[in-house]
Amino acid sequence: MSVVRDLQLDTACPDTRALVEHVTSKWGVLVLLALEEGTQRWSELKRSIDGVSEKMLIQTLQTLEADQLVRRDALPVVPPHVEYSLTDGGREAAALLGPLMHWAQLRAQG
Amino acid sequence: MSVVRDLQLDTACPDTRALVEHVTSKWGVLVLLALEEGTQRWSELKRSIDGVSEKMLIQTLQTLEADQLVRRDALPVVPPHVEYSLTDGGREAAALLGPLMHWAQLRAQG
DNA sequence: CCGCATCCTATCGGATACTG
DNA sequence: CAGTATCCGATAGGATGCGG
Repeated sequence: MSVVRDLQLDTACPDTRALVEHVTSKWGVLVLLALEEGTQRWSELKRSIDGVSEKMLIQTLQTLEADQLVRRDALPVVPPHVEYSLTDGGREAAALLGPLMHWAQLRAQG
Repeated sequence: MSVVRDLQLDTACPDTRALVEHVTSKWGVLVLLALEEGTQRWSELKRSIDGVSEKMLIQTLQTLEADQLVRRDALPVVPPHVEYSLTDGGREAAALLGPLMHWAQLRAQG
């Protein structure tokens, strides 16, 4: 009945935990909210998200893609042209993360 | 204007990031949602939150207390009797985390 | 009952250099 | 442009044991 009851399941359910950790990770939340505004290329994302290393950007994108929150479209041209966008699930996640980030920002910076 | 603009500030603002990491941490989210139902003693929390070690429970509580999301009340009796409850800020956090956990759970377990 | 101290491991995440 | 590969330090988090 209670929220806690559900959460005890969580502790026993690594999948739920993993998903939460992915979307709330340092770069995961930034990627999701950046893509919430629309499709972006890899290099655009790298510029949008200040301070992200190539390693972490790729890694984060691959994780979120595996979670089916982000879609990757690679156009077979030279030079490579790869676009990233949110799936429906990704939009759901972003919609939940936005308020959380907003709250944290208000609280941390006054 | 955009959400992303705000988030770029985030990257440069460790305080916001830290707060998000605290409330979305493995045990932080469980503590906040457990306390959302009302005041609990330390030993009750330990039993409520399945699998938490003493070290992590204490550490999580101290972090959230420092963030002013959790209040600690120690009654000067023997044996010690310590109660934990949410502050207004803690209730705000819990209200944002509930939907996120619910979403993750539905998505992870179907 | 409540909490601290210590040790240990795995993972996170940054820096750097290299490829098609 | 869009990655891959490798090394490295810092930290999260578990196990165990002690103390008031």
